[in-house]
Amino acid sequence: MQKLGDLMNKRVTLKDIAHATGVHVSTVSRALDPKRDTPLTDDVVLRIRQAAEKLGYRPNRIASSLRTQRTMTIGVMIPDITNMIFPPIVRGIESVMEPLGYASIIVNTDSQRGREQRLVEILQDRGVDGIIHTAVLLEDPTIERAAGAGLPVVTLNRRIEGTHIPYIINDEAAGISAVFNLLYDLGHRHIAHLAGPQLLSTGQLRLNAFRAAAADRRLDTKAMTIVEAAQFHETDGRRSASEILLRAPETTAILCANDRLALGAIDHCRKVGLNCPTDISITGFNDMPLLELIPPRLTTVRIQQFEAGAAAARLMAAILAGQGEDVPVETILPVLLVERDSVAAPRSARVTGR
Amino acid sequence: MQKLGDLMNKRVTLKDIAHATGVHVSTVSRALDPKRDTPLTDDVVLRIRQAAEKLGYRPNRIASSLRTQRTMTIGVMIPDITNMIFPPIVRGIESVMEPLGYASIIVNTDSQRGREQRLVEILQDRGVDGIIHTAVLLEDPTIERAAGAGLPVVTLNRRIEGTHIPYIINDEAAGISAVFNLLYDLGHRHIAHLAGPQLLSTGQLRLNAFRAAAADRRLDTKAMTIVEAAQFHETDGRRSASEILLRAPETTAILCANDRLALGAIDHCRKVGLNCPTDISITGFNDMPLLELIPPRLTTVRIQQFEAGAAAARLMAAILAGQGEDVPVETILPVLLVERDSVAAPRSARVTGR
DNA sequence: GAAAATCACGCAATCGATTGCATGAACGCT
DNA sequence: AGCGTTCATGCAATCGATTGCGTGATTTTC
Repeated sequence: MQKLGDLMNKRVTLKDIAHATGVHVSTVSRALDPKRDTPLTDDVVLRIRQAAEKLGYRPNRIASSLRTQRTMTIGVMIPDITNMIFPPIVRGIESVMEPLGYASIIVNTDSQRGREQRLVEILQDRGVDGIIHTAVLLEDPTIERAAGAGLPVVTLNRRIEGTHIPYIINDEAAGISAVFNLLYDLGHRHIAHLAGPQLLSTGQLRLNAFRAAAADRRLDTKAMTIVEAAQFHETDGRRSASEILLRAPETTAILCANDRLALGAIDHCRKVGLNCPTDISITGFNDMPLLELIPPRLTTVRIQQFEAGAAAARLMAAILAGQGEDVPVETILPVLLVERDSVAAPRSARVTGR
Repeated sequence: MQKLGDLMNKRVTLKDIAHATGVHVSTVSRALDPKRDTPLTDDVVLRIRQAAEKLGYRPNRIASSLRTQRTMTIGVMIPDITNMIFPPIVRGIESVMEPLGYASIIVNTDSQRGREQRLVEILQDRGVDGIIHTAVLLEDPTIERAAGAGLPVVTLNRRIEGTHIPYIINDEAAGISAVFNLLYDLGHRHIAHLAGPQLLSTGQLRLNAFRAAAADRRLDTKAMTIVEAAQFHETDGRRSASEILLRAPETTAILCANDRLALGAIDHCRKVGLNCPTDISITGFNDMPLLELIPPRLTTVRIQQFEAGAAAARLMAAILAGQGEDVPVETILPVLLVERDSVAAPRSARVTGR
């Protein structure tokens, strides 16, 4: 049984309902507006509602958007959805925005500046009501300009200096500090850092946190081995681990800026005959899925992806609801140290200490 | 240096350009339309183009959509973006649609019928020009109705009987057959199937393919052990593997409907003292990322996620371009057997055969 | 050189919903 | 009874781009 409105295969509009009920379209519009302020007779409202129901009316969002200048759509910019850390963020955003009637247009920037710029324009052309931007590139003026032009923006993972753009960040410094101290307390003194790309915010943030953690323990940060990977990828993990071992054979622990680098590092160590964790301790960051299936199970730091997305979306929702004044500029989410099997006391500590 | 148009913080419209150049808006519209058919003086076109450039004109897609009934947006329905097989599909779609000027609204159905129905309506309300649907549920009337109402639809992973909805599928039967024959040729005769949920299309498809492959080798399919997992998840893999070993201790190989089930099965076997592959061979399906880092490296079937998305998008693009007649209803993508370390000859074959 | 054809552009309606203002009716008040 | 309110609804403009049709001007044709 088809709905009546389907018969002529044409969308039912306010005008059709107006026709059917004998009132003016404006009256229909008001009757169907849930938060209407104009007074209407209950009888009329009821008749209109029933007619709308019967005809299978569905409001035309396009027309509405044109008039109201709101699309009930937000743009979500991420580097690459195939990177496993982003899907949970996307779902976190969705979990908040969808119930509010917002849809998301997700775009992948591939961390390319030009592409990012183009995508911001595309989103603006489509009239998104706001943009949630999981930033990775440092120094990226595009999104700042959009925000400056009055478009609501919330960033994830990066603070944009000199603006009041609200941002959500995970407490990466605390995470790095936690793993560093774990290693230090086990007796490690030759801790190397396999750093992420320094033109990405997370890469830089974690390197700084590493230096700070080392300084906290009164280690000579200048003497510490730090090798920067070109990408957050196993291949670079392997390459950089190799360089670390070459430059500092005394290294007993490698603190990696991310899980994939750590996996690469473990793999390289295995290849050169170093067992993890008995010969060398290696730590990751992010706690990506499936990690506990890969031996040695990586000790790492879990960050709240879903919650970060949800938090960003909540801020965005508040701004879009006109409560932009009340949203905090900074939101820091706690991280969790996940201790597994890739860390052990260094040989030296085992010999002397036990 | 700001663009001139930014100064008054208001979007530049055709009318503004018309004002600036002293022509009518309709002329501006035509001058800016790349595929215009109405003849215009080169001089006028040039002046309008320059003015548009200078004022920083960006067409209002909303207004355009209202008039033309095209939003240049498609809906992409997937079960769950956090499931690692979907992001590549999404990027495949994007790789084709974005250059054509289309944006995608991605929604997660969580394989729930009610939610799916709601999402189709949401997408229709937003006036998407078409829907690419990575189907998983069998018997799902919602999308068929949408297609019946004239909305262009392309499905991935499932054929909808009795319609002409184009679909892309991976050659799953060939994949199952390939692993089955690999096992058989090594000497396995007691091959169990750890099947996926039978209310999902892939679960059903692969089970049928398993039966067919067994029949091809003249095995008694009725006697074969087949256990259905409730979900495509490690936990169910463990549970079902346990059941298989209980019901048929003579089993020498488990052909799993997907990688995650296989990982669970391997884990369970290890726990009960069975080494893979020396005691039991286990195979997966999908070849998900990171698999080669998890020992024993799983022998599995690689399916072309990105390419499947791209192929679906190409069909959609063709339909949207009005060449709906020319698109093939069925597209089958080849799969690739990936031989790694989780398969070996059964003990019996090793004893008697070598 | 006049009629006809072509050309370049303007006019105005249209897409569907929203909303400030106008209007007519019902009502209350003195 | 007469006048001012209040109330429920209608009217028409508006959002910005698109497009069929019309019109005046120019060119072509015999």
